Amino acid sequence: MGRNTGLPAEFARFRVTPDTDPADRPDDTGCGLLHVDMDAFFAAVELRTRPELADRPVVVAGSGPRSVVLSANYPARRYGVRSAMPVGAARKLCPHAVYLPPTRGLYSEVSRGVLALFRELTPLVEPLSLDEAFLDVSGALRRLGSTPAEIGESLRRAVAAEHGITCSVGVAGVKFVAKLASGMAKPDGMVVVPVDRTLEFLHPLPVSALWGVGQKTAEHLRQLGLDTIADVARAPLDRLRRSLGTALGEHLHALAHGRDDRAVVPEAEEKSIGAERTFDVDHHDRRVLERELLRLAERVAATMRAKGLRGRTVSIKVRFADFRTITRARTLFAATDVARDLHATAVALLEEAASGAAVRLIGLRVEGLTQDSDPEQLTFARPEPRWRDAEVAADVARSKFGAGAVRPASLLSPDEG
DNA sequence: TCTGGGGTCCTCGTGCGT
DNA sequence: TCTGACGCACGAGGACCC
Repeated sequence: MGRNTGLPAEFARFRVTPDTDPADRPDDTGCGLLHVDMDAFFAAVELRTRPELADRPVVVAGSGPRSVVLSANYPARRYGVRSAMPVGAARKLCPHAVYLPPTRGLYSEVSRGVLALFRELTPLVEPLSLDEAFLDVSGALRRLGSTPAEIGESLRRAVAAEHGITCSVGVAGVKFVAKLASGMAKPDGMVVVPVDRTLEFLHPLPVSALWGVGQKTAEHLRQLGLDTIADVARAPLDRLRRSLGTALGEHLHALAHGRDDRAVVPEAEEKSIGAERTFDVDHHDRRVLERELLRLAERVAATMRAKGLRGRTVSIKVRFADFRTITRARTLFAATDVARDLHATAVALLEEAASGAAVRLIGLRVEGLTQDSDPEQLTFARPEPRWRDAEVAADVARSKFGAGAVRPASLLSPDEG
């Protein structure tokens, strides 16, 4: 669901369709990197079982008063409906759209199937999210007897045939150009950027097309008089470093020259695991906040145990009614995957941080992750193993009888208690 | 318009040990 | 014993991504 830049007319020469005359096809020699992006993924998956809605605006979104749009199909986008837009705003723009609740497990399942298809072509597949991935096919060309663009076309056909959804593909020599290209190929298309025409492709684009440039940085660059990627490429590196900081300045300077040496990494290690909840209405009541922290701690700890991970740094995030957001963190003496430990630490942090102001969102995250099997730091204050055993037993019960099978008593509603 | 939830990465300030 | 320089770890917050 990347930034969909669409394909301005002057970029049409980079588009490749099955009907493109071989003489007019952009040269894909050296373009070993593919970026594949599913088109309006959640909405497309929903439409597989409701094909009668295909020509109508369809929006996938939660039902809460503070929900946002998760996915909108192309008929809905014609009304200006976009991902991350508040549902209320979407309803104003497109009241006659069909609003569907998300079916999260289903999207993961389809995503796994699509990734499996990709891995039949190359083991170098790096998922970025449920609906997009990078593929490095440079080492697989001879085995497959195809060019990168031919591989792109065949995987587009395979995704459509086996999963009933469309995707767009960008083919280039480096990652971020492939990603930009797939955005321009949308929907249901492919864009190939020949290596020796990378700058011709990049330089007319606005700075906001650069990966890592959001609203704030784009505004900052515009204030420096830099509107296009060509402007950034021409700017002295020192000036970018001074204005944007060393890391971002160097990063954007390299990208603007078409340089991006990041490799496709099939299995990146997770750095943190967290969960958060936005309340339907703001809460002052400390008990409500502590109960929500317990729920979040249970979720996070269960995820950590399922992945065989423990973490040392517990952080909470509190967003107040005025949208001011704070985070507070504490590093424990030893790594844990026990909800009780996470909750106790989070409650202590909340105690120190929150002044009794109305809270809109509360979150809990664990960082400093290590494998369960890694040697443990010796500690005099070892957690009681019985608590972990109890939580592991609850994991087993939940996997057998469903997510609601076992909950701490404090999370039961009054009529259940 | 009124702003979700899951993450990553970077910068800056501060405390601490050497 | 005091002080400054330095490196490092940690914590807070911001920006960004999908």
